[in-house]
Amino acid sequence: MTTTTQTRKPGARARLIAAAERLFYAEGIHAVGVDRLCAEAGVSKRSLYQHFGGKDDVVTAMVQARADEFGRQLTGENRSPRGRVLVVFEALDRGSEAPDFHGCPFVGAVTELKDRDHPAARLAREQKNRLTEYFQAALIDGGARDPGLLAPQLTLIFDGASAHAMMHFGSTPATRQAVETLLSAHGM
Amino acid sequence: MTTTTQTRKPGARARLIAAAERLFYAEGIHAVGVDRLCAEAGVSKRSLYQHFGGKDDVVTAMVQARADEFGRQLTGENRSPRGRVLVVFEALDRGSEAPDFHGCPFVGAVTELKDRDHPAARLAREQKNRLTEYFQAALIDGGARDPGLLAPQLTLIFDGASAHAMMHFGSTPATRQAVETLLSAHGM
DNA sequence: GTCGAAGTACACCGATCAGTGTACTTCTGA
DNA sequence: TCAGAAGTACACTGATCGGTGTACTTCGAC
Repeated sequence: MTTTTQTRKPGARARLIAAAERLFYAEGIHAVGVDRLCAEAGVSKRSLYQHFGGKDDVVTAMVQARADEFGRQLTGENRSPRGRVLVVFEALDRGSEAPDFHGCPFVGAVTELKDRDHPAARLAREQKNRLTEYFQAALIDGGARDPGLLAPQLTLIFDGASAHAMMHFGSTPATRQAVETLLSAHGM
Repeated sequence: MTTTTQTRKPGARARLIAAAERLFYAEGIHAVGVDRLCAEAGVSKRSLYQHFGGKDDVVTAMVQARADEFGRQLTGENRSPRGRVLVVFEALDRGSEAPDFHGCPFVGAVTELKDRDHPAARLAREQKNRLTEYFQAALIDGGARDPGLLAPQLTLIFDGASAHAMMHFGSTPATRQAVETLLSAHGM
């Protein structure tokens, strides 16, 4: 029960994951070494290798942590079906304006890792499916025509908008307009 | 005139850029060292530093080369306005099916470099603008309503489709359908 | 009070990183 | 033919890479 029990101060593992989320996203996975990671986490190198099998394992745990947060955000509680779709793009718009925005962390991880079979890449891929399923559920609730087609289209827009924001330092009104056009084309 | 004159065998510079296009795309910019790059190009390390200021300079030249090829492909000759839009997505669909597809090289470069002011990142950004302008010109020719809004939306779909193909090993029919929906929503 | 788990400090490993210095060869154009 | 440009071979730099071995400390539970 040691892992689930609440401790006063965050353990080495948690601090390493937090530092990995920050550094790998801001500077890149290959650009940040384990020495640097440990230093920023305030954790000894020895501890890293007691909690993780290696750097790749830290990367996987970091993506897993991102996935957990993503799942937690993906509720759309107290919203209409249409609102549950739009809330995703509103959140992206907000995030895009931050000066340290570097695109979708899941797409970024796969881009850097290249290896499609990397455990972290598998996790990242699952998050895209999760987003599409979230959209689809909202679309079904809203009575949209062909939710199975519209849902992946919204994920397409999401990833395109992420890329745009990364390349051009901010969001574009074209995103919202595209979502509206696609929604109304499907009677929603 | 030495640089513009056609020589029998490709020089060291050209071979380095060709190797850089291949290796940096397939394995990542940070994952490929200069020794490795020179070995694959069949060029001595000394020659690299005679032609380029450093690795960053090679990266920039590689993105420039990609940009030149991109511009050459972006003609859409002998096509209807609508066809000039669709040909872009047909080309992406074809490229997406390759097992060594890793998404848009321009987005990938910016993702890896992080630094928005890097010369290669600037070049990459310009290519996105170029694509949007290409779309806009075709849309104007086709008499679309609000080409200034629709064009960036098509670029959004393009980048979303690239990301999807990288994450899921191939294209999706949702892309084409989304393009059709947006086009017809703008009377084209 | 003591025992074990958790964590730290730090030196160390071979490999690779980007980049340089020096001396040699190979090709080409006048 | 011969000068100069283009390129190669290779040793070498200091820094960093991911990862390990060993000995020490800190701290909470029983």
